[in-house]
Amino acid sequence: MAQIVKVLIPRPVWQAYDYLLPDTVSNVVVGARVRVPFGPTTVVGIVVELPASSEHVDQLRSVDKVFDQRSILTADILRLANWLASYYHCPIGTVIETMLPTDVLRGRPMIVDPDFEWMIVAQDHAVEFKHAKRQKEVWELLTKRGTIPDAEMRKVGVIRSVLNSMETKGLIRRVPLLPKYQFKTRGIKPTQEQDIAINSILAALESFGVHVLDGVTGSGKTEVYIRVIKEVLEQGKQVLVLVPEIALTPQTANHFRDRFGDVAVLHSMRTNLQRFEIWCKVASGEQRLVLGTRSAIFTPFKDLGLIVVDEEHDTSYKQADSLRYSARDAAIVRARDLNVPVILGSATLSLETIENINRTKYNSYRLSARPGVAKLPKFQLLDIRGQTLQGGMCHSLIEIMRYHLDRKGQVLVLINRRGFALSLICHDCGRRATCQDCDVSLTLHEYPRRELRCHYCDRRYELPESCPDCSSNRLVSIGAATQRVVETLSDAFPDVPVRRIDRDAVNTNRKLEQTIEAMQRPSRCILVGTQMLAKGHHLPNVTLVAVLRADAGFFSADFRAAERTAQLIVQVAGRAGRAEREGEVWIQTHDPEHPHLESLAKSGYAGFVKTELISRKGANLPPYSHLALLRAEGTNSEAVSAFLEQLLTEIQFTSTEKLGPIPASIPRLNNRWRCQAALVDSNRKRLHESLSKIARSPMQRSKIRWSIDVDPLDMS
DNA sequence: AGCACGCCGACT
DNA sequence: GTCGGCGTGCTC
Repeated sequence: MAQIVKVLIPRPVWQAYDYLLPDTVSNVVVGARVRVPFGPTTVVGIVVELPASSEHVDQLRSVDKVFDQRSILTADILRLANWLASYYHCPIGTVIETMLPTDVLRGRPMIVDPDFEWMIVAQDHAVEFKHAKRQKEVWELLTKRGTIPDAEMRKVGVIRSVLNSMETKGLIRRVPLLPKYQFKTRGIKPTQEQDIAINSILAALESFGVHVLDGVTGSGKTEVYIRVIKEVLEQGKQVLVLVPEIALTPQTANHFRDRFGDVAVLHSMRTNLQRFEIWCKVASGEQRLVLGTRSAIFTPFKDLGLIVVDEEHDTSYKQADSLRYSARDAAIVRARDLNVPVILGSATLSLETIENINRTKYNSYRLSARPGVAKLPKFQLLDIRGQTLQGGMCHSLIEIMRYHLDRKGQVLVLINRRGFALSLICHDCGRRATCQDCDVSLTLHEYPRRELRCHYCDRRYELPESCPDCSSNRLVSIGAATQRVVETLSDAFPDVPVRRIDRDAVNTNRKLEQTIEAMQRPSRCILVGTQMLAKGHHLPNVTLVAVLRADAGFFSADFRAAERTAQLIVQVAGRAGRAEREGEVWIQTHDPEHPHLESLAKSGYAGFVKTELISRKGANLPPYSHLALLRAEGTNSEAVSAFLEQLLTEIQFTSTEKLGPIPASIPRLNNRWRCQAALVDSNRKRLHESLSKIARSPMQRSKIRWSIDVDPLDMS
């Protein structure tokens, strides 16, 4: 009987399909790619099993091509795929599609031969070349140089046949040209705290364990990563370093290249071919150090020895659509599976990670500021109740800025974008300009042209002459966005340059680099911006950070908004006072007694965490429970809500708590109505059983699009 | 994802 | 009476 193969199909399907392997195709292994007919078309799939029999004997079609003689995947990648499919309740076919590079799915032949160089094989006797003039040349060249890369041989005009015949004679041999991971010390002695972290992790390299570096900005987390990575590379194993989307700047990559000589960099700007080449080289073991964003967690490694997740709290590790996975969590699952350690690092750890430390599931190492570097900036609250605001700032804040600018300090102004845009209202009847397709206020833009924009669907509108309701022409702009703040500050400090950093002002990496570079110089200036300010860059001359309307995030319907806001404030504060000058952080608020703000001001991020964990526990929210969000959208609002209602009744006999359905925080987007419901359970297994009941249940999806989001980070 | 099958409105 | 709309279901 012909061999049966089970094949994963990169299409949104929930199971693998069985095929016959025709006798003309001699052999196939698990992990090889095959081309198979699938419905009316053919696709490239992955063989995952060679079963003895099939339940579908009467329906079997034949494999029509085998692409690989050897497995192109590691076994752990297939196990990770299965875990992702069951944990995120996503079709296994979609999981495979997400995990594999496009070129792999197109059947492009793997690059198997690593680059190599030629080397002389030591001889007992002197070697004589009578007529072989070319061989003699090669011999002399190699005697002089030791080794020469194959690529260079070709460049200087040595033909392959010459080298091949010398190789058969046993005169020369090939040595794989593996990247040489030289380690540069930099001559800085680790602090005692760093030493403890380094040595503890080094002592635990042989097995799985999660090691958390809880270190403020500038405390030298990277140095700990680097020392541990060095050791793992020296053992001949491979290392994966994950960083958030925005943190993977050329600087980060260069930093690793400087210290190790070679690093493969994987991020979304790479071409398909580049991604494919790196994928092959990592799978073959040729490339041993990989630095990448979220999806780099799917790279197959020949011999992975360590995973590092930098800025583990960062929400860009969670994919927002399709397979809604968390790369940080996938990293931990993969490391456990491979029995290797993971290092998580952040100055503002996620509450999930902190809770895992408290339950002693994770080891943690604290890194405080390094000696020689200024103390962490002080947080202070600025009560603006009843105060006149100019461009969203009170008079005292402007005076505090003046104080710092007068002393040659630089000022950073953080604007929390949430609910903080400049919008247009009618001064007489109070009507607000809103989007026709979405239930949101429009934002007034001044540049490049004066217009109204919807920040959700990007639809643009002309500025109305008068109010459509009462015909009044007294239309006024309220709120304050970056542009307004910049204007106000330029008026207040005419001789100080005011720079702006937000999506509109800094649409290219180049512009961002230029602004950051300008800030490195110790001259007076003000930088106004949104979340982008929080990322990575060192601004040693900043002595004041002002946070406008930070509390917006503390009153959101999204229970994670407070955590994100606190992380944002602390991360931005970390930019300040990094040189010998001490920094200050002023937070403008209407609610200085708010427990989050009070604890943040009094004891920093740790203080915030303490109060927030108590409130999460009281409300039975993560990390004290497990949560999944069901989102649905459609053109008819009642139908959408009824649809979710029906999904919930399908799981009514479980003890999982069901919340909703409720309208989403933006009930209408692009003229589609949106609803959501949440499932909460203190027992994760039970939550997943409930989700399984609905994930694949046949349902009348009358024009309704819906999805399951396990461990959602964005509840809006 | 594609693509076929199937049940309701405007046409020769 | 049919042509075709898209809404639903299947692919080993």
